[in-house]
Amino acid sequence: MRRARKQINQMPTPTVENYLKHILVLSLESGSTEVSMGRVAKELLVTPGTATSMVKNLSQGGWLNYYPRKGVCLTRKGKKLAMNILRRHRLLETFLVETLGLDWSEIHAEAEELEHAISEKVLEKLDQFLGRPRQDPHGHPIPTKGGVINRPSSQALINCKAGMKVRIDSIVDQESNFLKFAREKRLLPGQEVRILQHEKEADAITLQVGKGSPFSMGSRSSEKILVRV
Amino acid sequence: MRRARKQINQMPTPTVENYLKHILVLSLESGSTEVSMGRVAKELLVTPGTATSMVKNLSQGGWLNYYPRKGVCLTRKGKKLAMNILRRHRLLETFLVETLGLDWSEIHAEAEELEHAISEKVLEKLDQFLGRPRQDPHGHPIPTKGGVINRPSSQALINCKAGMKVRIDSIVDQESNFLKFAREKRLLPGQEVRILQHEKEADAITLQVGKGSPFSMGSRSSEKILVRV
DNA sequence: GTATAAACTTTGACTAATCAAAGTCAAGTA
DNA sequence: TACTTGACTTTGATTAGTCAAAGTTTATAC
Repeated sequence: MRRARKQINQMPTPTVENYLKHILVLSLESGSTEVSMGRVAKELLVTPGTATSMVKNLSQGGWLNYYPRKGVCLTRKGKKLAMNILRRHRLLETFLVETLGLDWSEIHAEAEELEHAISEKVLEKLDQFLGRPRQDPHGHPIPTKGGVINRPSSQALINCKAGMKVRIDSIVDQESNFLKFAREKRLLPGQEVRILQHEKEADAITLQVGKGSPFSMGSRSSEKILVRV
Repeated sequence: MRRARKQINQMPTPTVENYLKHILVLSLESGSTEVSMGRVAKELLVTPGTATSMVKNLSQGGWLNYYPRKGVCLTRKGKKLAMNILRRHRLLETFLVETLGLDWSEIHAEAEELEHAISEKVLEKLDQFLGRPRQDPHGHPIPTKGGVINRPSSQALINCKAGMKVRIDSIVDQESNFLKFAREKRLLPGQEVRILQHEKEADAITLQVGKGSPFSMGSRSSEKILVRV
């Protein structure tokens, strides 16, 4: 008889880590702590039945609370682990872009694999090697070792990269002509902006405000606009 | 009815990769292509029954040939994959030591995890980043992308690190006093040497020839002795 | 108030990987 | 030639994770 084989000192499986991470991301995106089963199943690309049974296990393990036909809500323990995985993911993405020079578009899937294989020790060394970055290449904040997300301070629009989706924080110019231009283009605090192109050499950034038509700005103008991811 | 779900275009699982890699290493160590089931089971830390059933699957998949009660022997396809995994393992070990500065003793287990998560693309970038190293930190040769091990050329004893186990290749000095010293210490081609200590600052390397008693040499002498891992 | 549809849960089956324990074989010993 | 032993194989059970399909709730429409 193998004694107490179950759940004793056992690392969470990659699948457990994945469910928790995706549930965390969904709850961060929606701003609500509770996430519906439908969204979980869709996010993880599994059938609803699979999501239900997995979520029951996670609940059993104390990672989250499951309210049948309502949704799930991470426990403190679950959130801590999920944050840690998000940290691994974003540090790895940073490494893949900054150090190895992979393309922006390819890194997500790669990091998704590696994040379950990297140890705390290697992660710490990697963080050190990268200079303890605060944001990943997408502009998302990297959780701290303690599992806390420091909301990134706003950054100038000019520093954003193509593909990013940001929200306008403020306009740092009181000059009325500029403000008038900004109002015309709907460049107002709270608006969602999608960066379509950004060629450093051309000194121009092409963007789309909400669902409006795209237009370009030079660096002089776009450094006056502060945004958050 | 799900059509042809089995074995179609499916990546080998980490477990499959692990079995093949360990079988390759065992066969390289013993110099024989055939490896007994007992050794397989011991190497992979599983019960004999597990090894038998897994090996039958691998045989089914065309990775190796299984001769009941005799042993297994990698097919060309199996050897190619195993070499590829060995390449991943050794490149990762190199990265962990060279770039992240982890300790020699910790890297094996870390690389063992990461090797199953890293993609061909990331590996290529990593190889490039590391300057296409030929040897890992243990002095083992890194297989090429094509899956071939280029026997490493001999290197000076002075360049070996503590913990390495090497074999003497040749002595590049015709001066009789030195050769006499070498003969006394059994520093002769073919002898096995274990490097016990190597402090760069002290300019001394402490070693043990075969099962003789340990002694130290300075760099002047130890650069005249060529060895292979 | 019933009917319907969408969202969710349950059930039963499957795969990969593993172990324990019982069974078999082959080689040497008496 | 029969016996014993160690190496190996078979068998039956278990766990994690998954799907398909059938069943149940809940909310909304009529």
